Amino acid sequence: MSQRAQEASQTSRRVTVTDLAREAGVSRSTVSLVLRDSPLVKRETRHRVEEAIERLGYVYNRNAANLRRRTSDMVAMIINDLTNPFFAELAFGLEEALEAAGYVSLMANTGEDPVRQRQVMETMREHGAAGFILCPATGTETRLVAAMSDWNVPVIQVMRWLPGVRLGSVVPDYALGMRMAAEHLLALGHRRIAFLGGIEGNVVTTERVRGYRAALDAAGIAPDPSLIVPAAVNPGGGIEALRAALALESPPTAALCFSDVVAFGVLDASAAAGLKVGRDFSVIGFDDVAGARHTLPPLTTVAVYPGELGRRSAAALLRRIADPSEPPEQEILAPSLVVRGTCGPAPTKNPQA
Amino acid sequence: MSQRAQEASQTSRRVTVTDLAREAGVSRSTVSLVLRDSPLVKRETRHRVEEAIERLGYVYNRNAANLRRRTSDMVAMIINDLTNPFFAELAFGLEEALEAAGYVSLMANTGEDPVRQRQVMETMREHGAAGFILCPATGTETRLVAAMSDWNVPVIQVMRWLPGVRLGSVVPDYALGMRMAAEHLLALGHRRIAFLGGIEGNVVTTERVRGYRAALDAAGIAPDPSLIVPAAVNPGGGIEALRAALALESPPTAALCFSDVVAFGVLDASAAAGLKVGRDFSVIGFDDVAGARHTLPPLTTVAVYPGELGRRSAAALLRRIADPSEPPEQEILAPSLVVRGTCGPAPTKNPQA
DNA sequence: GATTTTATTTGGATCGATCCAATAAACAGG
DNA sequence: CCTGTTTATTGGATCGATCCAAATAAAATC
Repeated sequence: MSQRAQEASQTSRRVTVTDLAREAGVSRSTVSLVLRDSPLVKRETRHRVEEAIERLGYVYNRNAANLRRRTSDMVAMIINDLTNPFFAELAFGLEEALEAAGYVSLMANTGEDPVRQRQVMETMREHGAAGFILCPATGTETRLVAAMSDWNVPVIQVMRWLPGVRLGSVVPDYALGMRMAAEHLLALGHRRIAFLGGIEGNVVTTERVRGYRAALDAAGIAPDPSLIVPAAVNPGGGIEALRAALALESPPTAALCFSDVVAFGVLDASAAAGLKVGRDFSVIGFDDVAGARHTLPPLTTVAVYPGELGRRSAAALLRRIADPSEPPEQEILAPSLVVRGTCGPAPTKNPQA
Repeated sequence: MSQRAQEASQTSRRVTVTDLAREAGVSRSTVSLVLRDSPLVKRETRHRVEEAIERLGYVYNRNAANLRRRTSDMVAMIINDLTNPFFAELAFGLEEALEAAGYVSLMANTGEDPVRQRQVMETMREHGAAGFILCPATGTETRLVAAMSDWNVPVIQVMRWLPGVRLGSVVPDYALGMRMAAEHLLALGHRRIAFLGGIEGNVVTTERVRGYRAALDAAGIAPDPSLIVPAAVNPGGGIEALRAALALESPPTAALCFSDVVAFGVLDASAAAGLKVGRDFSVIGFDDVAGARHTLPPLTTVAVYPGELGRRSAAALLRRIADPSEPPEQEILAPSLVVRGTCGPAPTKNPQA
């Protein structure tokens, strides 16, 4: 019998239900019922089939089954940038939830390239993905994603979204997060607060700036466009942006950064400019990536819980897969402010004693 | 004709080659030839089929095709911990290379759980993955991975490997990397060098310690077991390990850290202990993760290029898929030392003026 | 125009598992 | 022992695309 298994593996011909049927002395249909744990088969028959499975070293062919059943247990996960720990955490949460629900993840990293994104979307569609989780690459045309609604497949946008597209989405409340951060600085007495980093035109940037403006507005502070300094979303961008802000005739006393990675650059540049962060200058990041607690001083930032967003979007997708008639939902998660050590009271103009 | 496409999408019945054949007035076989760009079909016929594809909104079914052709264009990627930026970078390189070769990635994150790892391996096998890229979870039983050689499917172990398993692997030369780091410290005059962090018994730890020992040995320094302090591979572990090392009767003047994340903790703890890193105490990390260049001072570390490892292991896997008769290769990549600011000359015992 | 040769096209079987309607076996009750 | 149920099992068609050998059409040769 062990000999039999060897034989099978040697001839490389795959063991199929037909082989099992022959070996167990039953029909293919019965074998199939056993494979699917049907209560219809007699206990003894089930045992015989299970023994045959063991003896022949049978491996179930999910693709063949899915073809016949016209189902799919694969979900497409299209991420813009896995090397960013923030999105890696998102992917982690996604995969975890999907796996728990019995799905496998077809993963692709677009590297922020809309062309590649288009290609992988197409490929995964051809693979019959049961649903899509999409974190759109910057520069994605709305038209392209809108076309997905004709695909007859549920789609959830996560972290980012395209304006005006009627598909499900699970995103953090960026505006609220930035507003909370701004209010924290205002409460510390800051009045000239810069917004550093982010790409102009990007929905996410727009939202964050909106939150920043709303806070200033509520505090009765007139907006100063020169304090908003767009820059690349990486430490280099942060360095540049801070330099530009400090060069203003009336420089800011604090900065809201588009993201933690921008903040990292801002911290470096502050030190280089001779400013002690937390005393001379206040900084707040956004995302709360793993590195945020190990900067010097530890970075005050806005946490958005990417892992949780991943789990939620997986859940939302699974709901839509289970009942496609349900309308797409827009889920918005509240972020929270994590106060660490990069903010202090605004320096007073005439320092007393 | 646009009406026709709508009709098709409404009735939700998938458009198949048979539909295309009817629409274009040819046989299924001809349609199939067109789909595969066969040079056998007449130009005009091809056009008619392509028009039908357009009109009916046909989507190729890769699973059905793969079933018939007995092939697979899916590769299983089993990663131990995606939230670690180091492995995220690895996944990125992998996915990029696989996609370029026309494969899609079935991705799973085991979260260092051997049980889950076992399950996902099984599932992906049932999905007919053409090959496996495996970064084994710590605690994986050798037996389990060894069993994969009976699966008749190429497997490449990456970053980590199980001793004695004859499967392909692509890994950094950990011993060499640590040796280079140690030699750097030796050249700066350090004689008491600690090794902080890492799990005892783990192959990767063993290798790194081996490199450390080899360097000391070559310099004629007697090994001191108390200077080797295993600890969890996270900043907390680094903090603990440094405390323990500084508490020795003859404390080290420098530390080699198991990894950058351990080094982050060591940097924090050094500052807390009143040691100025780069002057009073020297530190070297391992991995060169993105955050390494933004510590204070920037971390000197050993770069192992995870993205490159990903691309290489993908290439190795693709070679094995193309020709399974080729014997599995063991590829070892040389790391390099990235000197930044956390190392200085050894403090002299009797400081001179 | 008949005959080769070459270029296209095609029906039917097939990949591996599942569905469905139909059959067979087991179990009652009279 | 027979009929009516309930419980198990089964053959044949099917999912959507591809393979293969064979048929047809077109082009080339004599």
